[in-house]
Amino acid sequence: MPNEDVAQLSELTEFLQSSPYFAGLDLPEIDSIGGFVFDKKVGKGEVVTREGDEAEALYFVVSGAVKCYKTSEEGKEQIIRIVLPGDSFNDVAVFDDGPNPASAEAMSAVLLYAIARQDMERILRDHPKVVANATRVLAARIRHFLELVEDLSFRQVIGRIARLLLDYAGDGTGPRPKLTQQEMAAAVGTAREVVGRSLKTLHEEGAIRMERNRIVIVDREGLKLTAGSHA
Amino acid sequence: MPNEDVAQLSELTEFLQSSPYFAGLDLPEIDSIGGFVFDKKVGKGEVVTREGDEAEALYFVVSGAVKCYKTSEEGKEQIIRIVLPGDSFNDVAVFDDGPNPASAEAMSAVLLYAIARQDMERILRDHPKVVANATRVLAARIRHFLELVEDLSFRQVIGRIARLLLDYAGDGTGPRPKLTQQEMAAAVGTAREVVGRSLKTLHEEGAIRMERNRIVIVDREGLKLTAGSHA
DNA sequence: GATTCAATGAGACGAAGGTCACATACTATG
DNA sequence: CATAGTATGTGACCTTCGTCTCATTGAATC
Repeated sequence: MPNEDVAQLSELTEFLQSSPYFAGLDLPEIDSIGGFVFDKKVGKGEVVTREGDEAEALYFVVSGAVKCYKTSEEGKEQIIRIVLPGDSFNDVAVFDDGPNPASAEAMSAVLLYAIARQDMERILRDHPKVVANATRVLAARIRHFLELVEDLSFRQVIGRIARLLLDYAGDGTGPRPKLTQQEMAAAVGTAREVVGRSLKTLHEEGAIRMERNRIVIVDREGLKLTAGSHA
Repeated sequence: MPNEDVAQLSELTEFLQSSPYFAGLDLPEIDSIGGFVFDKKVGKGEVVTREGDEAEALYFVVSGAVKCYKTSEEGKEQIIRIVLPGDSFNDVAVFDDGPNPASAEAMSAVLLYAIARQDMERILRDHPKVVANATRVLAARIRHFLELVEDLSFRQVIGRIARLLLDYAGDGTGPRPKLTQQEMAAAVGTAREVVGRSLKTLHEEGAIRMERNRIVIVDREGLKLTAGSHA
């Protein structure tokens, strides 16, 4: 069925074009890069990448969500990033040729596009523009992690939770998997019980409403205030 | 005095050659890049870069030490990185064309080599190899900040102090400016008094010795143990 | 619908660390 | 040497957070 093939290809092409890595490339280039891409479907809870393992590939999230996290010796989990459609993960390992810097697990059913490390190296060799784009992607990552450091260092748990809610709600674009309190705890670096207490406080302050299965932001400004104040 | 000029140039050339940014370039390339470099001398306590300001340049530390830090609204300071000779700072802003991600202040008398942002952009355009090198530099930064996140999230203050001591002592290569307890506090994200208490504890445990003006690591293994254990 | 497992709510308690208020060096100047 | 300014030692206190425990609720599976 050639038609299906064409449809497939153009979907991939479209995805790559809108990726920050391949922005500004012309169609032939995109298509030649597309030749290296393979699909990977993973179910909720499946681990794609394990911290410390040899890096196999660079991954792009097409649909679903993936959490990148570090694990402490005691088994505590710190989520460093939640990757949503259009974004990529495991970039670092590809560029410095080191092991995976973090583990990655599917938070829902996920479709990934992947490019094997060696193929990515070749792409980088053949397309200088992609390398230049990559520096922008990496710079954005650094800014993100610096924000995380600020958060951990300056804000109390309730402020971090407020920020997480504001952030994760975003514009409500696309379906994001519901976060459990356990996951929120892992994202802001605290314990599950503390998240519960903080949500209760935010609720009592009238900033949020707890519905059956989700959290609704009632007073965005109030929440921002809590998020901003480090006390 | 042509001799002096030649001596100057070769010093600069040598420096650039050993910089991760310009590794693998041949001499003519290095020299052409050297044309964009200008010196900057700053005294202890002088601020080179202020968070949020427009990025002027990429800086390389030739001698001395520079601390990069974030400041909270309440005025708390979090040191994100101490830059020693051979290393650079303010990279991120150059690559994503954003404002300075952090402030930078000289911890001692410092000699910097600087490349203006526009010049750096030109260098990146003319020397693809430098762009490729840059991805490695940025990847290393990301790994560094991930370590910082781990530290803040998993370890208690005493463990972070232990790590800081091990880290900062390093191989004792080159003179590093003595850290005040205030600076150690800013580096590990805590208060000055807590640093004092932790040092006292480490001393009582026999891991370190406090001399008149510096801290001597007595029991490196013991210190590593404290640094590793997250409890 | 019954059973099981995951997610949440909640209270009690203790530990780590932030804060305040001093006293006590040290050091860099004049 | 005197003096000011900075760095440090120390103790008391209190807040935030981590931990433990158990009840409750919800959802998934059979």
